[in-house]
Amino acid sequence: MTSLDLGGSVDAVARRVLGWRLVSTVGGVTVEVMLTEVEAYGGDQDPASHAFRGRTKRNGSMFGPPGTLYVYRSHGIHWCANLVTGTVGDPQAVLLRGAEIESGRSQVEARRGRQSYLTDGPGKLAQALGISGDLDAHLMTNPPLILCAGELPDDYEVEATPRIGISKAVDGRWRFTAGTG
DNA sequence: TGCACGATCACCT
DNA sequence: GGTGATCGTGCAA
Repeated sequence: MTSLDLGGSVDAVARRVLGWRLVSTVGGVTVEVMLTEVEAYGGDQDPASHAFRGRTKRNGSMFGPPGTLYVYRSHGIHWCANLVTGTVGDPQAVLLRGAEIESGRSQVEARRGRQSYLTDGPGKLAQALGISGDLDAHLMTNPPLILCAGELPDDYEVEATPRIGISKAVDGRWRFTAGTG
């Protein structure tokens, strides 16, 4: 596979990864999705970032090399997946919020226990792909979770909006969505 | 050792 | 559209 282009500022990367594909083979089944919604988190310059107050045991993988997966627990019960960008020691990450299922939908439905609202939230997306805490710090060029660069279909448009679900730095336009308008 | 908080989800009306 | 559930982590004393 070709190397992933994760260079540039975190918001530039966030916009770039829209349309990229995520292939999960967790549990021996293949689930493939196309990213349609992400959020950029800018590390030590971003009060909303987990890494804002420095490196801790939880966010350690956020300080790893680009392409690292950072998985954290939200509200004690849900898993959320982030793609680490930037350079080693520069904690920048892109939160994977939403995606479109390209293949393996029946597997996702079984994993989620329902057949609608499958990937419209960070926790749901993580569950749909079989991502859990033991995939934290996983490098996304290797199985069982592989990130592949790709292009958005022509009928998709990228939109930048304020981030949601957080209490700080809500004014930044660091949330990127891709839709057919 | 104890306390406060959170990048959410599911269910209710 | 609004509200309750739930628990690990980080920080202070």
